Amino acid sequence: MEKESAAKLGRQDWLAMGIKLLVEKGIESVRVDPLAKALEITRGSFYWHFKNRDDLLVAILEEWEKLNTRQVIEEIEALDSSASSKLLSLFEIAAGDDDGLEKAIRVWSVNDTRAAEVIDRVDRQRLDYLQGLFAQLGFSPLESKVRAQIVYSVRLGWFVMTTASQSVERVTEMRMVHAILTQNSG
Amino acid sequence: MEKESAAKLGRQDWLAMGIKLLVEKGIESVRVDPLAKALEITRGSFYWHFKNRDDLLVAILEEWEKLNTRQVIEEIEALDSSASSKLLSLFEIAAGDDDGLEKAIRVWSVNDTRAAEVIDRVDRQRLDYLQGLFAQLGFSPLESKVRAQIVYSVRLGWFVMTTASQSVERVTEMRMVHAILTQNSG
DNA sequence: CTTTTTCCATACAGTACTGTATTGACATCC
DNA sequence: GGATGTCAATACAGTACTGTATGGAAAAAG
Repeated sequence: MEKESAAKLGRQDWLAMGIKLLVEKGIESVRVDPLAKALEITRGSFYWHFKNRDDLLVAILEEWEKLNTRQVIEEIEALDSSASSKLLSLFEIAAGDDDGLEKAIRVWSVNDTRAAEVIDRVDRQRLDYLQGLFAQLGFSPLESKVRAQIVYSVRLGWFVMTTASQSVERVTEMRMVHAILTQNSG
Repeated sequence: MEKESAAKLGRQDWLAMGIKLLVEKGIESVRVDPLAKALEITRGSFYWHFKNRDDLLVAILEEWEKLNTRQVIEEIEALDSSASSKLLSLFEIAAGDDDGLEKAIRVWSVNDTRAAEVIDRVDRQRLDYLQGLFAQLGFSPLESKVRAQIVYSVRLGWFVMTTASQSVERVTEMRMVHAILTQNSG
């Protein structure tokens, strides 16, 4: 019974490679055999660390949610003071950020309930936070909600549109979005 | 050599069932064997009408693009007069519409270049049209572009977010989006 | 009516996996 | 240093497909 510290080469490696494949080629490509080939190891190891393929998939979801419920909001909240500048900071972060894993999981969620639930929780959390910021600017709850949804949708739009602008361009666009959405407060 | 009129039961049925499965379970589920089972027919027929699985996939894309390059814009263009009310009409149509096929193809496009190209063409066309409408309201090209992107993103957001609002609620939201985005023209 | 074309059934060979079971190497504990 | 637990190699049986080849029925064409 000694593992936590030693961890020669095992579960974490399978998980990491699983995520890599998920990002690069989608969840359907996350299969035990190809994973083993990529790791230059046989499947014997895999079925030691995981019950089956599905077990790995769930582990990936847990990993991502764990990362995403901490991060981001706490970072921002610790940063600025005014709601307006917090918003601007968020927008600029969003504009730069090209999270392949989030994109992949989002796609996955269309055909997998468990992935959908994870995405749903994360979305709600972010939307609530955004709505709160708009409310601090003096918008009514409904106005704030819609504005939050607009911002968040613009960010999601970049995930979805191949046609999307490059991240340089995005920063400019996001400033403009910020300007449009923070007008007429109260 | 007589077919066009007769067409007992063939290529179109495979295509329709392919689309059905694509919408319900994603492109990875569009496979010849399950398709045949769903149609209660053997694969012999399939390989008569299509060269192989890929041939069907391309056919689905062509079908969808054909439908989407005609429609929509022409409908709207024939309808109203002022740019502002055209926008509102578009928003309201978008709010009601829950196009499962578009969603499925959009997801598919993440891992398939050909699907991505189709989506790309359709996106560009719609964005250009939207930008044109905002320009008619007196916004600068850049302002119009960003505003077009915002609108379109909100619509895409509904595709992406499971958390998304119901279509009743959406209409309200879209009116608000319209109000926000058509302010301060010129 | 017989011939050709159109369409589907059946059988086959092959691929790409999944999951299980067995064994063996190596490390660690006592 | 022998028992125990950890991890990986190998072999096996099974599933779910793909695509090809061939033959046959039914309808249209001659």
